[in-house]
Amino acid sequence: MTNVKKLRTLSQVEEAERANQGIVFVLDDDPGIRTAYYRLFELEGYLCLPYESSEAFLLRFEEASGHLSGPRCLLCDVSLPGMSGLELQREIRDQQAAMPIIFISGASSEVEVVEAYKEGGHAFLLKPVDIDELLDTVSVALALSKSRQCEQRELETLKAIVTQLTDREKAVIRLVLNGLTNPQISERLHIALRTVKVHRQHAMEKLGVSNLVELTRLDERGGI
Amino acid sequence: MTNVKKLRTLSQVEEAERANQGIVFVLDDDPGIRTAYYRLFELEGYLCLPYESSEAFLLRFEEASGHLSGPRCLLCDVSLPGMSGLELQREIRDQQAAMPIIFISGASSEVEVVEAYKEGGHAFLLKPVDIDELLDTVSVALALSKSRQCEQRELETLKAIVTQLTDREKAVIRLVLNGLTNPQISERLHIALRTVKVHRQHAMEKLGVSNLVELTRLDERGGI
DNA sequence: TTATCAGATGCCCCTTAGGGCAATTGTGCT
DNA sequence: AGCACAATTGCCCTAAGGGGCATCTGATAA
Repeated sequence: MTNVKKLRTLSQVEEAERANQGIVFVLDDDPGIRTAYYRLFELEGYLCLPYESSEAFLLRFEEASGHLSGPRCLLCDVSLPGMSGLELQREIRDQQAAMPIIFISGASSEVEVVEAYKEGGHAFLLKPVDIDELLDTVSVALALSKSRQCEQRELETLKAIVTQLTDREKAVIRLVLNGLTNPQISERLHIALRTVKVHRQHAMEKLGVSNLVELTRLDERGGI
Repeated sequence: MTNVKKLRTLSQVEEAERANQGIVFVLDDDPGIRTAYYRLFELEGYLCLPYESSEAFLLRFEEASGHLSGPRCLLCDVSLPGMSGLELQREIRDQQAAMPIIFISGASSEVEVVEAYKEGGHAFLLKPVDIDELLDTVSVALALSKSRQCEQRELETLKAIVTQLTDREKAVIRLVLNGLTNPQISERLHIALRTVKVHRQHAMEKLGVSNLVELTRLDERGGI
């Protein structure tokens, strides 16, 4: 009890720090198990957010997710009263990339395991759960989440910048990325060479690149 | 019997054609099931190569793989006399990327399913197997195999070509890909500008690219 | 020993790229 | 009407890229 109380009053600073290490959403209907996970992940330096049901998770996940940033994963018991873990998985299907799901089950049929993996589940742990294996799995899931979030952010940033480009600028840049020279582009678009240069220059500035190599790499990553 | 006989006498041409559509290695100890799969995949236009045990597969897989090219997957019963499907999987772990494994099992424990996926298994089908699901799964696995083979071949080709590059040429190209200009490279390497140009030119020729964009894309793909 | 090849350079020439400066035109917003 | 901004273009100048031609050296293969 004392522990729980202490944890509930984590300062916002510590909460944010832990979140940066990793957020572990825990979903289990047994309060004792939730507490056990809580303490385990507390020791690991992660931020653990426990829920007692899929419904509760769906309700309160948004807000928690909203004001916290950091890699995350969901540790979820398969058998739950109400919406099962597998049903929840389908519900949050599109978020699995950024938040890998680790299922835990004691009495699962093979069908459930297959289903979980087929729907993109990250891992499936069978009870009794080996603590080290659990921590390893969580660690890998968080790393995966981190890299995907990173990738996603970069892509969004890029897209946002590309939006700032004028139609003309985009057209020129696309031809540049097609390997055409300025004179060729000026012919293709029926505009003066000087105009091509101006558009090219503006686009490069907006994209924050200073040479063709950087521009091409940007394109390879995000697709301009 | 007639069928089997007909199939065993596939002309080399037809065999190669089917292989291009996809090679399905089938591993099951039940001759009847092997025949059933054989006929099924024959209808789909794939080349089906059945084996009765892991040991037989390991023995004869090399030669079959050697003179045939095309996307491939392994359809494998989990429970086999002798080496089990899961043990076989570990044996050919490094080939799973180019040859995804689809496990089939009637009486699997959850542990086996988890193990199969953890080791990189592509899919796990539970008996009774739905034919359409099986065909879909095989189709996806073959597509995956194809794209990976393709990727791998490109990478190998690139590496082979990079080997042809002189040390000096590689050094210059790397700096080019770092965004340096020829004059900067000449300073960095303490060589004349003309020399830089020559190396750069030779390298571009060997790599088969005609401009900086193509060169950068090559580098992004394979890492020069 | 001789042929060959990578490495290195100088000279020279032409094409591209990058940009400053200035001017025009059209459009949407105040 | 007037401003801001995108699109265009001309003129001009410097820097960088691409490449032909020729030379020279050192190492390696025949």
